[in-house]
Amino acid sequence: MARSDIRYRNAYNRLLDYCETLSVGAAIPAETMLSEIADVSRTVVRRCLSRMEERGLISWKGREKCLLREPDDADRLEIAEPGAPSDDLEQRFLDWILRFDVPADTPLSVADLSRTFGVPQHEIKEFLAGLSRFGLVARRQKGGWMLRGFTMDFAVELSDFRSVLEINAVNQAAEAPVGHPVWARLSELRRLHIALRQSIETDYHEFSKLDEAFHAAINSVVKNRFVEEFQKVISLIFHYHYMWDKTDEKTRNAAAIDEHLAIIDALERRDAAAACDAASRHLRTSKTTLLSSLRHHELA
Amino acid sequence: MARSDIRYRNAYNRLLDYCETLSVGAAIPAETMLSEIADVSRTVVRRCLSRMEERGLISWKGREKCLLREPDDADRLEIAEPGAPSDDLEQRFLDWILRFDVPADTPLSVADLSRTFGVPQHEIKEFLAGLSRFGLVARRQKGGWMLRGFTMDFAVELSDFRSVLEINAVNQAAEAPVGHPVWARLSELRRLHIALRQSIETDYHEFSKLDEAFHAAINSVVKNRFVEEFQKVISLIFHYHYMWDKTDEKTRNAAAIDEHLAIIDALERRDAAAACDAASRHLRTSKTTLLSSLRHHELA
DNA sequence: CAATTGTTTTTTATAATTTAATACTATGAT
DNA sequence: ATCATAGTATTAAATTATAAAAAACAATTG
Repeated sequence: MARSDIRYRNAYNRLLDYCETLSVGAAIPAETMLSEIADVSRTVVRRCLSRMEERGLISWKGREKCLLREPDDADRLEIAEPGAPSDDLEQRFLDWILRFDVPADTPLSVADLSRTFGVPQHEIKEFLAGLSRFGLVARRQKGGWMLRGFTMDFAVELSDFRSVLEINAVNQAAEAPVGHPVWARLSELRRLHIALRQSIETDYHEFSKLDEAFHAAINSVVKNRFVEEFQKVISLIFHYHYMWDKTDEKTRNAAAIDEHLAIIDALERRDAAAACDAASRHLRTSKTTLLSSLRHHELA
Repeated sequence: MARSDIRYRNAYNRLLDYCETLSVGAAIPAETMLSEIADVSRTVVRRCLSRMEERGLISWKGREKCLLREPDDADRLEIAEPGAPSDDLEQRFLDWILRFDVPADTPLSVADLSRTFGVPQHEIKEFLAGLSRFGLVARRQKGGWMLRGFTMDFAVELSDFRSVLEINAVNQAAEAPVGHPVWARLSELRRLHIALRQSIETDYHEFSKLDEAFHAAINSVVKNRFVEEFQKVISLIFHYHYMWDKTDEKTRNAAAIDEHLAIIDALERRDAAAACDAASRHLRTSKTTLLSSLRHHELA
């Protein structure tokens, strides 16, 4: 076989759904209309109609199409269960790398990845081609791919890049007009930070989510497709690393809460310089944490 | 046929080259060694040896391999001429978009691109997948790809992103130690800028190259894989646009020369603040130029 | 003649296939 | 015996081939 016919199968079932809204004997609309209903090309629609006619569901002669009987469950085509939600492949892939601690310079086998993730090989290849733009993987000379991986170099460069983007975001946030949604969000976040600081002894692991929300809020001010694309990867990576490194987690998180609050304070005063200062202090801490988490991991 | 055997053909010829350095009757080294010489797997080496034996070039029994005669031109395998230099596909693709002024939201046919660029379809697909990370193209709902293109939005966001990266680069350049190669390069560039300013009346079109060199020099200070990856695309896009927009080219270039010199001056004084200021002025000009070039184009 | 259907062409997604790489096993020289 | 090397088997990657879908085109009918 060459190409799967899930498209056809889905369309067929969707058209059955549509037929159920009609009464028996009613005329069925034009092929173009049906193709819009099922969101497929006319080619697929006609294939569906052929089958419907064969099964005695409809009569079909030229432009006279007529529903002969109510479709039932036996009429429906089986859909091979999706299985591979290949849309969040990115998340799953990074997860895999980080969780199994795949070392740098590991050769990545497309065939292997295809099996582990249940995604066709060509999708894996396209995905890797995309990641190579982030310098995360690279083509090998003799074919195939290689994980450039989470080396120290990588972490340093990623952190630096993140800082550049985030300092910029902070600057822009400071300039945001009064009505901008970021202010409401920040005030909400301030409340949450203060609440967590109160219960830090027991709830310190809750900080992870708050951290992500905080940085997302700051970056939301920047409307830039390049920044957004990167932010996705950056936040994933930082996040997973934080989740592992359990050393001094409580102390670290308590300190980070204060750092976040300092940034919020400065921003609310519209003091861009102070906000940048606070942000860059916080980002330095983050970098250190990321690096030390890598170091611990290497020793393990 | 499934996969081309250029690898084998190249290896075979390279091994003949190697054999020519041996004298007739000499022993031929181990397969592993040969595989290193030809930079292919042993599998290919053995295929080559088989052919060599068949053609009476060598005797081969177990680990006894011996050169029987000098290889001549008739022994060589023909290499289907490369034709498709698929490495600079990126350059050629952007060139194509910009030169033919492919409008935004144009559906891109992989089959078509494959023909025009003489590159296999799967490579085109991987390439597009990569570009989609830059938001330049996107997958279409019914399969295939679409050019998101050089809309105003895109240009603005690209310019902004460029500014963020470049201001950062300028900052880092100001901190570069005395021995750093950037200083020699900048002083050379200062000379070239001044020279061009003298002959601007006639040579103003020479500025394009100088501009690229200048920005490359500044950015060379930043050792960051993410920045580097982006810089490639950014410089390509800005470049092509400048090459088109011929309105006021002389005036624009003369002004840009002064802006560049201002940046160099400030950097050589190690005055980071002044350098950033000068750079951000220059980047604003650049952005304006890019946008106006787009506007002109749209009217055309 | 506008809307629709019938037919053909082109394109895309995916499997099939050949080449190449790698892993594993066996053998012979020191 | 041990190490380098060769022989063999397994697995993966690159590329072709092809069914499925889309799109373009031509014909038809109300």
